[in-house]
Amino acid sequence: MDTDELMRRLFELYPDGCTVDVREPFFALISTVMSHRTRDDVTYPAAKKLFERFSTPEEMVEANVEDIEELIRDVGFYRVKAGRIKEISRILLEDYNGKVPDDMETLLKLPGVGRKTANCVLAHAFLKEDALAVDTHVHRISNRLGRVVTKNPEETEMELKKLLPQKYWRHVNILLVKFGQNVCRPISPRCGICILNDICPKILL
DNA sequence: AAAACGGGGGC
DNA sequence: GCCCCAGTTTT
Repeated sequence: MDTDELMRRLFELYPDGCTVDVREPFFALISTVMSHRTRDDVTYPAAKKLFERFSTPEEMVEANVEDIEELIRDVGFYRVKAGRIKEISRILLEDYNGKVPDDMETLLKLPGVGRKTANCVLAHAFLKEDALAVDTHVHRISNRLGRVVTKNPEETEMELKKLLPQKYWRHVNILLVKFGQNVCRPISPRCGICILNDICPKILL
């Protein structure tokens, strides 16, 4: 199967793309920071709840950190993340005119923002064609399919960029996270309902 | 290179 | 009740 057919099947499975409203840069940034080591179905409701109360860097800076902690209490590392949310908001206002930066180098300066988070913001909010965010789902599934054999996410990003046409790069994360959650799960994958069952070598299961 | 952060959900 | 999970920072 070529990569176009592989991506076509994934797009067919998830035609709506992302459930989270990640087109708005500040929401994309904060919700992605909140998502670290926390599942999407827990992160999304918590992020919505937070933004119903505070939705701009100004409001986050004004808010009591205890109030932010309470609003995002359901996600893992919530105290650390509440502090990062306030610090990120302060830096955005002081250094970047209250706007989320749209380049990798600047995003990486923000606390709690690493390569995966920066790529998510660039791909999902700024629609950058050269951003491919590799998390544990993308890393695991890419290796299971036998298309890449890598030790860490950064290697996976390089290998996938060699393998996939660039027009797909920014969609890979959303599609494979959904696929990784619902089908190609870390433990006990549901190979019986998998649309890629016919081409999967089922190694490393 | 490894520890630390951490509550929710699947089993 | 036990184990793992959309990473990043610190030791």
